[in-house]
Amino acid sequence: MTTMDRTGVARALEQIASYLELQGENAFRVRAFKAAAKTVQGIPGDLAGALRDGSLAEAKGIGPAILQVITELVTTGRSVVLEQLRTEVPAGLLEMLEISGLGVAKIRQIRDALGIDNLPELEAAARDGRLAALPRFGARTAENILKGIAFLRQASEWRLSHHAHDESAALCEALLRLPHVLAAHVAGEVRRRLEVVRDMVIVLVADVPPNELLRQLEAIPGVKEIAGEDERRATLRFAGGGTVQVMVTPPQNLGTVLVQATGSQAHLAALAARATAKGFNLAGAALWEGSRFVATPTEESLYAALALPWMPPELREDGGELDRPVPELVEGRDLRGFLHCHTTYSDGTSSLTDLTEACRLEGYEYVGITDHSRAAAYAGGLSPDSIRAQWAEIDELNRRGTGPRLLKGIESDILVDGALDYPDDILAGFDFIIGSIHSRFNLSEAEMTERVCRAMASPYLTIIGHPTGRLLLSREAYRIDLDRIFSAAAAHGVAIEINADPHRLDLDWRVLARARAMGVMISIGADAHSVAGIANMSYGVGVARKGGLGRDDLLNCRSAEDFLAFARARRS
DNA sequence: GCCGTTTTCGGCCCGACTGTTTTCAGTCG
Repeated sequence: MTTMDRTGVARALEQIASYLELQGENAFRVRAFKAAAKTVQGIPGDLAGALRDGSLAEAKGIGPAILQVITELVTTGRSVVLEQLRTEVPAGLLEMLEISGLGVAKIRQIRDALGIDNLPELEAAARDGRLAALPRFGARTAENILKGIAFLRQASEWRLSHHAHDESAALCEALLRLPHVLAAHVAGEVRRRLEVVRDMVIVLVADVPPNELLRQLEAIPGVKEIAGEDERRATLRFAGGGTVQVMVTPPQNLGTVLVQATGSQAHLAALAARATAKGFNLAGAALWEGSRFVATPTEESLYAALALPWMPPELREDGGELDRPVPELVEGRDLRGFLHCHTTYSDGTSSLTDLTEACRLEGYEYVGITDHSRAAAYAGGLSPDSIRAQWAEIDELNRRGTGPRLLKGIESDILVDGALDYPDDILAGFDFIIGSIHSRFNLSEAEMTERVCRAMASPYLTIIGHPTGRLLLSREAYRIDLDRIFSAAAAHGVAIEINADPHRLDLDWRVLARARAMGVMISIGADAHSVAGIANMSYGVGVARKGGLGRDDLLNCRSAEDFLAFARARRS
């Protein structure tokens, strides 16, 4: 039993880095903690296990001092270093560091000149002109800081899907240990696999009346209070500020309650209208036909009563799905190729061999290795020499033939003029190429669209990576005309990626059907930077399913040979 | 704080953008 998991440890290390930065510590010491946080995120499986077997101590960027901190966090849930820092640096400064455009230098200037060390005071100073009057500040800076504060406030209501997923799963586990709980189901936006989540909902099946169970919820670890309650629901507020709604149902109504807890509002409205038209009533926590109770122990039984096929949760969005045939959606096991991963050759934290072995265990037939290209210097982009070294290693591993087939790829920066990042004679040596934008985000829509279209004209490009550049809850997409990109991609035979990194999930599921209708092939790329990042794939599958995609719509559901044929077709 | 085919010290990634200035510091990816 460990006290703190991987995410918690990584968060603590990041906090230490931020506190040190605010204290004016050596930038490289700060960077060491940030890098260690990243490494810890990438450790597969149980952190305590990696501590025991010594693999954590061997990991790059983990030295004796940081290993000590991690050991402490994992075994006791606390860190002396972190707690000491908390007494020395006001927590409000840490929040200020979250604001885009505010770094330690400016924060220190603000604190020294105005005595401000928290967000509310910062906001007031930005409004009343004190901030703009500081040297090297101005009206624009104050305005941007206000925008940043507003953005943070809004974003704090939302969670990234993988965080919501992990939190729901952990809570389900705790709830299942309560007496009289027969089952616990994650519902709501997590179950619909939305890219960001505001409201978490869990349905409990119990063999006692709901109120008997609801009384016990306060005892769940981490629960601060019951924020709201009725005869069959309670809202739990956690110490961290988040809330989760828990609904309780007897087994005979599980289908109806689970559908209602899953949503969306529009889907439920369409379903209720359908029920009314058929002489049913779906208003409460059960299905009624006049005054006759209709048992709905499963979701299938509810939909069947309304003469509808069961609807996969991912598709329950605008209500229009009830009028369309239910497509056969892609499943995780349909993916034969694992695409888009970074190794220690660039900014990944797992070695090529470790990543390959982990992909073998996941059952992938082939793996497309795509480290960063040389323009991405901040991410350790590959020099021509490194490329040759990696190709030699890939050739050797393929010769041994003990793992999945390795494909030589690269995630090439699309330079500002639309060129790929190596001369053609090097590009020609790759089996396939993902082209992505990592810099110069601020072009006009026309310029950005033209830039990507020019990249697609290269016969070496196979896939456009994270095509809008958004970072969920942190950075807007860059301006780009997706319809023009789709039609050019279809014309050139270039695929477009669903980037499965839960920070991106880019393309957005809402435009997938349009892309497919225009003839664009889609690929799911994990953008894994570690063995742990292999798990990203399931989020990409969620996006594809929300977009209504099936196996035939996805490039990496094809065999390695067919995948390579797709890439080669462009070069002839 | 971490690392080492320059290994116990001295280096660690760098170019572009923004808002401020009028030549550049601070921030970001």
